Amino acid sequence: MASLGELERAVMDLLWAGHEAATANTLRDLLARSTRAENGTAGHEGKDLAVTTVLTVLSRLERKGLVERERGTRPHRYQAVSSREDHTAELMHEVLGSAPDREAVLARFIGSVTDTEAETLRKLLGLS
Amino acid sequence: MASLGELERAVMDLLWAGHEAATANTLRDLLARSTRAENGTAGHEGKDLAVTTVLTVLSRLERKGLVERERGTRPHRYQAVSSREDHTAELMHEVLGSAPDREAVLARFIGSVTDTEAETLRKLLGLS
DNA sequence: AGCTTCTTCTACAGAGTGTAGAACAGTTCG
DNA sequence: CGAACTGTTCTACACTCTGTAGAAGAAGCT
Repeated sequence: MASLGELERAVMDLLWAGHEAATANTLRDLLARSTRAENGTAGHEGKDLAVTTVLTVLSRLERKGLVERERGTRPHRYQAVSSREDHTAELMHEVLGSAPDREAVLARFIGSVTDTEAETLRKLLGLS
Repeated sequence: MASLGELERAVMDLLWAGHEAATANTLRDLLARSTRAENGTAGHEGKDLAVTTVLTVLSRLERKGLVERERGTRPHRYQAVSSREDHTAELMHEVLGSAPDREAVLARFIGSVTDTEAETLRKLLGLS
């Protein structure tokens, strides 16, 4: 129930980045801008999406429970239901839970974590 | 690059469960059996798949790099490239890496891990 | 009421997956 | 060797998901 398409992902990234609730139009502009930023120099034709496209994607994200919209204001405003960190952590749990032997998975997982991350984990686990 | 369909998943589960390399036919039988086991009592019609179906799925899994086949033996034998634990741990890393602030994600992740798991982690990290 | 701005509906093309027949290849037995 | 069998590869089709957007409907502004 988790995977996102490329555009869906891009929209979520924007919603997660600027924490404010945004309108479809704003998002459309931001998407155009970031696409332009990606391929080189300037003046590129830049892939401007139709607003309806963005709205469709937002609806789908809402259906998936990742996005919430204020229906009161006239241009509806959309925002992520949970922070990117929460969402990602939840996903990790989902993945972890997909294997019968969770402890064994954790062992492998820890085995290939960076030193900094290991340190973070020690701190987090040391308390409690 | 990760997500599996339902049948693909079922096949991987079988390959991961019985560690031996298996033929398409064997897998077909195992699949029939486990489907039968799922819905209630007995005698159910049990969803026997065609062997070609299983073979198609195996090819796709091979293309995805999850399965390896011995082409030498006449009925080809298939086996998982990596253990379920390794695979799952790798997936977890992929998910973790999809967020910019990995440390923050780890914090949330640890926050909702079971006590037993926390204990395992402490051991693995050399606390306690 | 008429124009403008948003939103919802409907549609379609392309990828991924489940499902399997048809065609082709390698073994085996008479 | 050639027929019968067993196994593999090709081709195909239906369904779902995603990207993409026009057409049609609803709301607000003057």
